[in-house]
Amino acid sequence: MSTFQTLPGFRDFYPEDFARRHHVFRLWRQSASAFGFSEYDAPVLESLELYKAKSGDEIEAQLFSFTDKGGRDVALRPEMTPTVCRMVGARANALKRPIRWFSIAEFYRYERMQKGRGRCFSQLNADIFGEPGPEAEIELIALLVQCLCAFGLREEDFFVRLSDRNLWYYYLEALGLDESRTRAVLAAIDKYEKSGDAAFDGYAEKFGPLEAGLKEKILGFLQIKSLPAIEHAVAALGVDRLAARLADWRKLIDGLGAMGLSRFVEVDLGVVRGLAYYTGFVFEAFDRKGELRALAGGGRYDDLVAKLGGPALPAVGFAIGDMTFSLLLEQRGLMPTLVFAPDVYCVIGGVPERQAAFGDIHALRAGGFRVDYPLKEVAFGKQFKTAAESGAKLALIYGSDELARGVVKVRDLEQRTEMDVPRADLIATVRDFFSAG
RNA sequence: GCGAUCAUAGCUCAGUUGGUUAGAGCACCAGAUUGUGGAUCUGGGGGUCGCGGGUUCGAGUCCCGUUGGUCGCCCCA
Repeated sequence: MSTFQTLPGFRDFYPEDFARRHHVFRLWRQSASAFGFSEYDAPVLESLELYKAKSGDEIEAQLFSFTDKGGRDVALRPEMTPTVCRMVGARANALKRPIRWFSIAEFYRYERMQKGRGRCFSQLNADIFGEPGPEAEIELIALLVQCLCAFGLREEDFFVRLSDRNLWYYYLEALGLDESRTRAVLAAIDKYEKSGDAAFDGYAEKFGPLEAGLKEKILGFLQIKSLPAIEHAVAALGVDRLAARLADWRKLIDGLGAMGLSRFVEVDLGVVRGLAYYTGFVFEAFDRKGELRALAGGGRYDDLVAKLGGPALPAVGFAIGDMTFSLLLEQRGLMPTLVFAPDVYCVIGGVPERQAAFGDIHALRAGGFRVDYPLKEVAFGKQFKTAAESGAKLALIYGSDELARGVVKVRDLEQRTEMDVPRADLIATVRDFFSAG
């Protein structure tokens, strides 16, 4: 038991853990790139004010924050959204539209550990700035789906729940609720799935019990699971804004359908997401079995860039966290066991053979091949065993006999065949072997 | 912040009503094995039994505290 260990909630990434994480990052990056998103990064440490400005003073309890030696209040980033808003806001007028950015970064939150949640984790963040219409949501939801499908997950493994805070605002307004009551109702809706009727306790404390007819309408709206049902519920109200909103819904649903993604997306007005800053469509991805916490979440936040000091700039974004996602991949057997196999393992006879081998080893490595060899003199038999265990495809045998004849014995470790290759041809031979595949 | 539960080797775990010097499998290292394969056999390293205190002639075992892990509540950007 060593004296020092990781801080609570933090993780070491031993090579096999690192390989798994890298695999996840690699496919996320590939997916985002395929969608035309540009990658960015930013400091891990930001001004504490940035997060307070977005989320309120209470957020500090959830942050790793401190005062630096210059007296500045700072915090480790708990999320990317404020940072990316700051960055885009600063250059908004110079950036080509649409602004499509993504990042893969590590975040820190001072919270209790739980399944799929730690104090440090990574997220893919993808955002589109400058596009007010649902075309941006189409792109982002499609990217979200692709980021999961890239690993072999299918519609029986996960789905995206789609909702709309604007629809709720307009609907509740049409029902006669003022803004503060609307907020309280949305908070109740957010909790309703978990807490049932108790979700409305908070509302009742502030405003008294919700009138029965009103509550019935709200619960009915909450349980809507399709666009036609929304259209039906809204038509009766005859509100222009609601009708216009439905046009956006139609565009979004049709666009996702045309991409062949309908099977992944479910309309579900029970999702509102707790975050106050969302302004329109919101969506969350879950595993179908419902065993894990949310895999990903996102939505539109048209006011945030301006709120953080930038110009008015509409925005939509989502994030996928690595912890819950990796759990799902492992549950479904989709997390590959990655081995660090060299391409070539060298079996070396003695001191003069080693001198010869070193030249080839370095040339092969410079040529991009992964080459390993025993650092110290080891019996031949043991070297072959090591070569086989290493997972290398080829063994290069440097013995006194081969050295005398100016050749290297190249052994195909899978086929168990071998041939003598003149040393001058070695690199070409190895290259041919691997390009033939 | 609250609650439940757990903690013995790198990993998975045994460890009797409290009783000699704390064990096994896997993994790692070495030998058998001086030119050909993931085997086998033999040996080796590796433990303050999470930490601290208490009870006892004696504690891995019982009690209290504490730290950490796991899971849940609150929260979840």
